[in-house]
Amino acid sequence: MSRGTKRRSYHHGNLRRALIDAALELVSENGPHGFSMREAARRAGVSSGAPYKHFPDRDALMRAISAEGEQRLLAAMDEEMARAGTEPTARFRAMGIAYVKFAVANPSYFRVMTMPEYLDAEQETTIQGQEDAVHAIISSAQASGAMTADDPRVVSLAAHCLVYGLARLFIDGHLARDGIGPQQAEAVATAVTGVFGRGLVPRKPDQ
Amino acid sequence: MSRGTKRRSYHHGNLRRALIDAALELVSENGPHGFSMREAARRAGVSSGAPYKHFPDRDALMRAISAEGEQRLLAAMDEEMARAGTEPTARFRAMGIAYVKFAVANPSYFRVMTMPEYLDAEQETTIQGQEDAVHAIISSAQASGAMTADDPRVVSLAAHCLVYGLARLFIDGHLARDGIGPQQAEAVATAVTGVFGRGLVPRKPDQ
DNA sequence: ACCTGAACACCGTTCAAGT
DNA sequence: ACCTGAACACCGTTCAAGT
Repeated sequence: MSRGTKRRSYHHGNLRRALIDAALELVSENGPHGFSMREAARRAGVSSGAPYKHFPDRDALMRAISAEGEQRLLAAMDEEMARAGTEPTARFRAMGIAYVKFAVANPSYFRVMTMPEYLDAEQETTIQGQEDAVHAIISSAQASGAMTADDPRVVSLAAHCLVYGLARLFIDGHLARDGIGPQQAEAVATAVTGVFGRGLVPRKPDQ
Repeated sequence: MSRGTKRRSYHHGNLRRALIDAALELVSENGPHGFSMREAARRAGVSSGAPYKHFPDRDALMRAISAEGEQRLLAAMDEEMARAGTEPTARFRAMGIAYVKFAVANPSYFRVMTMPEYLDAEQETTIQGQEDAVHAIISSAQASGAMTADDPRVVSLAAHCLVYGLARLFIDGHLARDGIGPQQAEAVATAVTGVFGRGLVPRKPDQ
């Protein structure tokens, strides 16, 4: 058996996995731009042609990363929602905060996942399913009187924009400039979703 | 003088401009991925080494596009804000809607502008200035009682997230799937900013 | 069944040479 | 001052050949 560290040959092991891991490493070091098929192969200790036994082309490897990230994101959101209990607005907010936390904790996955060129049909149906789940939560919150009766599609869209935009601003370093680091992701997401929930127009009785 | 169409030589003309235009064309045809220095040179009718007299490297050309797009975005927002009058919340909302409209109308500029690797220091100070202007509007709206007294930084951040996220969803085709096209950009931006202004938590007296 | 390594057409970038 | 075109080191992808 392999003693301790990695073997220099994957004839027997899992080259597919090793290539994905190497690609994630390269993305985290130099951005999506800095990944190449040949360098990933080199890091996996394999010749330049070998990856093509596992992925038809460069884009397919990226799509595999994108799909894997998507699964992890969904799992993370499910977990946080379970922790949030059964009240729909609490679940809704927990989902948004979990989204931002995932992005900040997994920037390489997030950057690849959010490149439109790496979304395949299979993943689009996963996303569609997730959107349906969001609509169900919104409807349920509205039915119980805990949420305004705005068009659920608009509410869902606005919420999606909000958390996606926040995640991007974190990942792209636009908040680091203002001294906001990854450790504050949860606090910032909580503040931003709070403002979104209460609205900007003052409430008459509270004035 | 040049009769009608483009000359095949830029010895005399403006190669810098021609390269930027060719690059924008390539981005709009194949995405940022599909742009290459050599192909831009080819389209400008010039040899592979010529671009390097005008741009030190590929990234510099992209940064030039990014900066140019930024200027156009600021101009578009200023125009719409002037049209919106003097009431701060109306100006604030007009700015957000103008942002989304610009992105949808200029996807190539927007895609390049939003790649963090193509932001230079100069552009960051422009962005900083814009952020300060946003804070001024928010303070003014709060002072007149037309906006809640939330932390202006959080309000500004949430608004930024919202419009950036919406622009991205448009550009990346996530709304086309739901049958929402570019012509609906203004209507959708109006709906989304409306929900954001009113909030999701129901208002007691209106219930 | 899986990997090697040469091959081809590309790309970014440099640089001596031309006008 | 600006452009050419060969050169070099890279990259994606293919494919005959090896095990």
